[in-house]
Amino acid sequence: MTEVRLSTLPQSFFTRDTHTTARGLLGKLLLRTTERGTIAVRIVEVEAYVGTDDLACHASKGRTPRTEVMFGPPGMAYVYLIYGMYHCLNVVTEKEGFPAAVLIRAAEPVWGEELLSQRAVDAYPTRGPGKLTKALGITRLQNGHDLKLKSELYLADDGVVIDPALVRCTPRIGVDYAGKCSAWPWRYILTSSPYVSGTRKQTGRVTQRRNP
DNA sequence: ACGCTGATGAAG
DNA sequence: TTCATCAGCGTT
Repeated sequence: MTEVRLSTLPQSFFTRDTHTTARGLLGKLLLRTTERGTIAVRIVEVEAYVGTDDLACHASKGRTPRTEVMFGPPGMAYVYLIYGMYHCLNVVTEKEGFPAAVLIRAAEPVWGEELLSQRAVDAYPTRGPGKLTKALGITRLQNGHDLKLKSELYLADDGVVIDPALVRCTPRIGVDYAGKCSAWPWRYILTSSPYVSGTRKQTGRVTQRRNP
């Protein structure tokens, strides 16, 4: 068992332009500790949501109780309930007062895979934003949590370097309602990962490609 | 293509 | 206080 050295991510990582931070999060680790142990997953798919002009961004409605943390300091978790059933985990970015965040859509298990919820019934329990949070036990209880500090939920760098040639951008998923913003290529994926959502390499079938 | 499900924000 | 809507997912 080789020793792995983890570094937390500094505030300066998150204050940058949201797209830079989004790309930077690809390959980083998300660590989740519960009473059962610690799980580490490597981020392979993210989306940027930026400011009030981005009609797909919740902050386009202005400052509301839900979006409050997006207006706060960067590096915090913005977690909300979607479709009455699933939670989505976002990382707040940019300067305090400017609402923006990166949605974590998918990740690859690295350690503690046996602790993932749904592991027994789903070959890819961390593929898709709703499944990822369910697998890691993330709910609104973690809304506003500081992801920069070692804790029950935080981000870290284990030194793995991502080849920029493996990063691809596409339009964001599920934001057709956002008019012209829906076509903006603000989704970033690691093409090398089978955990990226929207593909079904396992069955070899693609019934409908949302991002041709 | 559709139903599940409840928080959310806008309308009244 | 209602109402339409929704950054997903599994099944059809």
